Amino acid sequence: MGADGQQGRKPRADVRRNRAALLEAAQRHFLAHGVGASLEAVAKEAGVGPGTLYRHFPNREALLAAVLQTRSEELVARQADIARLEDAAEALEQWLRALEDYFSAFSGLPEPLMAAARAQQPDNPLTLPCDTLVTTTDAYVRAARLAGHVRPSVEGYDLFLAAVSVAWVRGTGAADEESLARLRALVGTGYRERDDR
Amino acid sequence: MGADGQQGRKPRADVRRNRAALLEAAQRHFLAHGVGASLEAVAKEAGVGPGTLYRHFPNREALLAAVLQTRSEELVARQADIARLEDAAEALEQWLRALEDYFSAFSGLPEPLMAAARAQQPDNPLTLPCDTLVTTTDAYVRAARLAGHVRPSVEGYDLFLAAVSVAWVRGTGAADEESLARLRALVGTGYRERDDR
DNA sequence: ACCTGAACACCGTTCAAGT
DNA sequence: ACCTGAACACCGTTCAAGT
Repeated sequence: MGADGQQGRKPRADVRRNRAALLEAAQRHFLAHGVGASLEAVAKEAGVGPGTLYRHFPNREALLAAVLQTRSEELVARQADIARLEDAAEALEQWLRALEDYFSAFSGLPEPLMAAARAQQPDNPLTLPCDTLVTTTDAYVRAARLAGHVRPSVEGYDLFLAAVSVAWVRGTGAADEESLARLRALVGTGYRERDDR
Repeated sequence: MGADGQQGRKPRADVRRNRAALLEAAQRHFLAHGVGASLEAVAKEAGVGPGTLYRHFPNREALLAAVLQTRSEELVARQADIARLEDAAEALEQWLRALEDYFSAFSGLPEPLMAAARAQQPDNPLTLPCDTLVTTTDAYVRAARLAGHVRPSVEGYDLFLAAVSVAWVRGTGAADEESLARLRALVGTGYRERDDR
């Protein structure tokens, strides 16, 4: 408790500049070298000392979460389109693909996200976005199941895990595009209810 | 070419001792801390200098491949049992589970194995065991498909990838046993031919 | 022929000193 | 209040010196 700077208005101009420069540099490095990129290099490229980076983002997860914020906004936008679809089965399929793309933003991203999904660690800044994705997935699965397109034994979390898995395989580079397509088809066959009755 | 020590008979006693101590220490550390365990610590526990470790195993993959040799022998033994099964569908299912267990031997093992599967890098010591596993998987898939138990669109490599994926999820700790069972069931539904005609 | 361990490079993280 | 950058710790990897 007490008035720490958390809600202080009008942050100093250099603070905002540093934060923005750090985020931009981090995104570039994560894109180029994966989520394990050197934080020292990020700080250097942002033109600040390593101490400044740690002052803004106490650990790698915090920096990663902040960088992912941008991607999350893209995902939300895509989600708005998906939510407008009439066919619940089609909506679920597109959502799973959107999830996979989100997880594929940076190489090595699935690992820290799964670590955040593992346990309710309130200190882990990736937990909140992760939980949101699981909840949204669950909603699409319920809707599609109500419409009779998803097997009763399949839960939302299962398909969340499946999407992360495909993203992980994609990130390893061990599967070409056709192989990935067949993997997605395998998952699709696994969760979809057969249409014939 | 030339007579390098590769095929030299009767290695010195201390060389054999060192190698054995390194393998044992490495296995312990890989079990405790995953495949990213500190090689310095491995050398220390084996009672040798870091230089000796590098002399025996030029890189982490080489050490990992040597440690996996033991596990591979377990897998081959298990494979002998599986090969004796009459039901090709049952054999495939058991083989996929054996694969998953193999990949789950150490935390973080799926990554380097997928890196080895990615490209034909003759220098990567994990390529050979990896290729063997893919080939064996393919054989089981072909047999099961001939017996009409696997969808025509499913290839052996797809199920190899699926098994690694499940092992990866298992390794992250983000899925409890029930969740993993449902994931395996999802894959099973995905590749198995429907029995009704 | 093999081993040793000092040495180098690189990085994450902290913190006393500055402004 | 924030930033700086030196400093510490840890690790992978190499290599000159030993036996």
